[in-house]
Amino acid sequence: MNSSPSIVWFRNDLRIADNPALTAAIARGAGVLGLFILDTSAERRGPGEASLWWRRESMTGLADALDRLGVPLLILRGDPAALLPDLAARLGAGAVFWNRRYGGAERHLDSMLKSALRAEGRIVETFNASLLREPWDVRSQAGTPMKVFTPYWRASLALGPFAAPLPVPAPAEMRLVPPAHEAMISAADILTIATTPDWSGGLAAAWQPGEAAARDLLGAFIDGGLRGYAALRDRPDRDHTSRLSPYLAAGDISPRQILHALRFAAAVDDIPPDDVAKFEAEVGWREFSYHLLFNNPDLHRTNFQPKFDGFVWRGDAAHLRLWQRGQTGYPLVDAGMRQLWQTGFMHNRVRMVVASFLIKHLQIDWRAGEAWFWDTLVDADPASNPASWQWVAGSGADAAPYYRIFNPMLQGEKFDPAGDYVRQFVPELAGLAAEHIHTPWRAPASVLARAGVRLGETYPKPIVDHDAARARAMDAYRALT
DNA sequence: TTTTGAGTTGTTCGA
DNA sequence: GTCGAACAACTCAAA
Repeated sequence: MNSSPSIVWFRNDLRIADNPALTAAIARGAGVLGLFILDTSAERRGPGEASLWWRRESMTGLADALDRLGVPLLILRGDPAALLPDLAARLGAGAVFWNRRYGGAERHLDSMLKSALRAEGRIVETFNASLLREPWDVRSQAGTPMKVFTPYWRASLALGPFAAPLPVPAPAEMRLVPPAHEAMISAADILTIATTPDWSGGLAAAWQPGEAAARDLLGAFIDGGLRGYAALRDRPDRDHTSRLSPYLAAGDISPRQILHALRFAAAVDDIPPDDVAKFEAEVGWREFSYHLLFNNPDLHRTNFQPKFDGFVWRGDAAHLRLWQRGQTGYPLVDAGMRQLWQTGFMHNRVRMVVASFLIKHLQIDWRAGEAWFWDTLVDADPASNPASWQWVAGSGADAAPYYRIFNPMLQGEKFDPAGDYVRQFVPELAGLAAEHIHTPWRAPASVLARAGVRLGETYPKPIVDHDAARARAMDAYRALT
């Protein structure tokens, strides 16, 4: 029987089910302290505002769930490099457990802490809680990291069944009295909304963060949108995506839990195999992104393909601002950017269109778009976000060919054929019929008048001409090769 | 070592 | 309206 307590350091794993660090701590048999640190060090990239909002909301449910397991949750603000060894010493902790992270700066801190704590005689154990495979477990036959998705995913599947998720652990044998600490904050202090107006109302209306909500949403998706996923996942006007990404980002749910439930349902409920495989491949893209991040630790700053280092971006600050506000004059782009601002989320198809527009039509550095998404997405992910932006830019792994330049009008007509998505997020165009809603500047004056649209007043004219912007992007990219 | 097949998501042009 | 070709070769992964 161990008498010295254990610490579980929570990061992007805000759940009690399928949490190997928590399970190991409780299994050790002494008192367990849950710890969350709001990391203030500039050495690591802090979460964006929308992510902080999500974590703040998730934290309440986590604290309650841990309390039922006899595990108090302590929230500190500061630098983990100092706080964690300090807390372990004060508590006389015999062991520290956490689940791994994969970004360069985070790995650097974690391995430093592991050495330091072990040097003090404490047990330190780390686990994989957020991936189906460790990034280093998938390799080409030559032993090199994979750079193309399809062989990567095939190789990962070929390694055998994914691990089954862990159940919720039984309560700890003894309840620890949490220590007082001068760096302690409350969950509410993780994000205090200072901006006016308070944008978080839109987030609260759109989302219910937390482990319980994630479980419910997964069930609802399997019973609902999953059927037809392969064909309809590209339609922003339909409800055929899982919307689980923010839960994955905070660790309210794990990919093991998702695949486990998915395969069980597929076997029992006779769901078309193509829908299941397509959805699993999307989880696979998340895995691939972590594989890329692990092998390219500075993925959000450094071009995966170095030849892009010489690319000249125009970097027009006024255009960037119009893009951020959803005022480009291209309805699908503006709808997506406003969905992002209002709800902290954007449909995947529309993400590609707005990213392509920023990079190719406006010739603005992909890092500016990545940073905006990082700050405003509730699902902002250190691997998926930079990997996907680099994919669109063409600088990434398995990237889009340079001549793939999305036409925002055509994309709107294909994937939002009735215009319902645009109508929802660009209400000033709601009076336009489907045939004009993606190209209001081509509509007859009488049609615009009837719909109450005054171009340049109630809704902007296009800030760039599509044909000219496309030609310019082609020239710039051709010059790179 | 060399060869070969394949590679998330598109658009435009001209027949 | 529909269809194939061009866009541009290049890199990756496996045989």
